[in-house]
Amino acid sequence: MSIRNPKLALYEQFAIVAKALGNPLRLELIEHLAQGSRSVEALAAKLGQPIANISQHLQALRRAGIVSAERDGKYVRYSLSDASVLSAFAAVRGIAERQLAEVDRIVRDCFEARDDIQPVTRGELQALMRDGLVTLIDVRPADEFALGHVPGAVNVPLGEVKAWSQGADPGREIVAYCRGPWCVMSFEAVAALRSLGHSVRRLEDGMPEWKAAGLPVEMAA
Amino acid sequence: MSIRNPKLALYEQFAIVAKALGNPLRLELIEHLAQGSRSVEALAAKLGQPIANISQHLQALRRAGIVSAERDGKYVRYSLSDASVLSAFAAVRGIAERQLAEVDRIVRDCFEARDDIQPVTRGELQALMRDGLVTLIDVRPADEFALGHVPGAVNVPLGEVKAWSQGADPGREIVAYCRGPWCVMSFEAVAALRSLGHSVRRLEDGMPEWKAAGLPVEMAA
DNA sequence: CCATCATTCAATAATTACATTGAATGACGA
DNA sequence: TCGTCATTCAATGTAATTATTGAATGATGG
Repeated sequence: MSIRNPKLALYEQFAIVAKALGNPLRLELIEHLAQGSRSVEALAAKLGQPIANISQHLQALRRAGIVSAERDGKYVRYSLSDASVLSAFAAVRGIAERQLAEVDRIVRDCFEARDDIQPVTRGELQALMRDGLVTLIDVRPADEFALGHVPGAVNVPLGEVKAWSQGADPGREIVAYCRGPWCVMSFEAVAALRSLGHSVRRLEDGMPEWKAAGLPVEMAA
Repeated sequence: MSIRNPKLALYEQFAIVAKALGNPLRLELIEHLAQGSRSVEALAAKLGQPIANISQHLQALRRAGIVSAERDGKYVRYSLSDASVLSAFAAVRGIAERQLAEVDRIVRDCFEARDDIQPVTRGELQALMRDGLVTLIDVRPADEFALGHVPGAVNVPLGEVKAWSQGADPGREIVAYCRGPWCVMSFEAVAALRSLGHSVRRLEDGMPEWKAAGLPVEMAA
């Protein structure tokens, strides 16, 4: 069978990919899959959604070539299937951040109030870590930490931040990171620690971006 | 008014941007706007669509922060409003090319048959042009050529390729380019010239990518 | 070969996207 | 101020998307 309008046919395919990115729940799935591969059940639990709904969205992502599935025991593990997924996400995020007034408003209302201090870049963090000047904490849940984290980071899940900080030296600077640039967890950790008198900054973005930049990743023992 | 779930609220905004990219007609509009700013009427003519339809799609793109509009005399000129639009497009295209079997099929059926020769990269082309080894032709319509083209390129719109080739030295290699990597025009020009005994190759992609790479652009006098 | 259970499918209803038509807007030039 | 004309809006019908429910599937492990 030959194709009448090859250009339109190609653009329809490209549109399938973009359309699959065009849903907030699917974007959140992508963020979680960027931390590592996961079962349907695990993703449903993380997002607080019914399993059937998550399964349906995962299949939409799979039809678009964004994720791939493989069986692992009783579970089906989904993972991102293409390195460009994160760059597509980043480009879309950048457009929204720069062009949409609503994003500005949300950021001002919910994020900037909590942390108006300039975040640490990846390069800065590497220098600080090399010189042993800061304590780096990974505030994600333990299972995500186990799938890969920044070398030298300590896993302090959000719920344990307060308890952990009691044994921490208040004179030593802390850097916190989590899943990505708009993951609320590191904002909340920074707010909590700062109210306890610690000097804290956020890493500019999270684990997936660190990995995507080709920087070393440490796995759990 | 404060926001209950800031992360979801942000992801809804990101989804608006991605959703706006999720339509073949809008992707084609983006390709044309990547050549330069255009009126609604001009875009409707290029795509062969009713004006009201194009206006509607342009407003969807504008709501998503992808294009911006400004009045110019009687016309409203639309243009891309963010540099990341092309990188988002490129990332989506890359995912589709690598992951979707249907794209493979279309390319094999419609493009590879016409040109199975490795395309010229931008770097190669610059070297060839510097040494004066090739004739570079821009096969886009004259109005698009006027809005910006590769320095040294000759404008030979697709319909005039055959006539133009009669005066061309068959011993000299030709490189052709057009709007972008999947614009059919350069494929057709290559096929036409090759059947006439010329040695022709395509540039790997088109004008927008050339400009996005920061390479010099020449405007019509 | 069977029981289990993670995952998928199917059916529903509500919402949103799309192309098309014709009318309304509103800025420009006279 | 008024006519012109590019653009936008509004209304329509059709199609696609979404969340939800419950049933079906099918691979695994015994």
